[in-house]
Amino acid sequence: MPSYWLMKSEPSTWSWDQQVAKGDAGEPWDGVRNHQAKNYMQEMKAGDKAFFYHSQKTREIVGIVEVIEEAKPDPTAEPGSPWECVTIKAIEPLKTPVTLQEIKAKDSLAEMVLVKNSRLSVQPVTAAEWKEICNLGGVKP
DNA sequence: GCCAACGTTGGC
DNA sequence: GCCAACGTTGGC
Repeated sequence: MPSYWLMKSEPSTWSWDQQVAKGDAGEPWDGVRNHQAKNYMQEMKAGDKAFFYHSQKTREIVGIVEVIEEAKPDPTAEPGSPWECVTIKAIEPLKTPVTLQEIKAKDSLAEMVLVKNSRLSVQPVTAAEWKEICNLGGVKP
């Protein structure tokens, strides 16, 4: 069973479109400087799926990515520092982006880390949450 | 643009 | 080891 995650990015820094442009080569999710987020990335296995969330202006889940390379030292961090990153590739966009507003309005999704701890940039998602958001987004889980 | 929440730093 | 000060993030 793969695990599910949510990766958050400001579109002005790294957007879904940029991720899609990388194709199957994917892109290292570097630059994370938060221990909780790093720990979650270390738990990720190749083949795990994650939602790609745009923070700030639009505040919505826009697509689905897959982990293609497990955690390794972050090339943008100082050598010897503990920071690591995984590599992800875009799988498919949601037919309908799922907004933060919608998520907050659903009782079944109100417990998401996205709602409870909005500042955490890499988060776990439960299987039930994954299914529900895929349904809302118009894609197969 | 504002402010709340959170993490980090540094003085003691 | 505690806590105040500060910086950053992100929703509104």
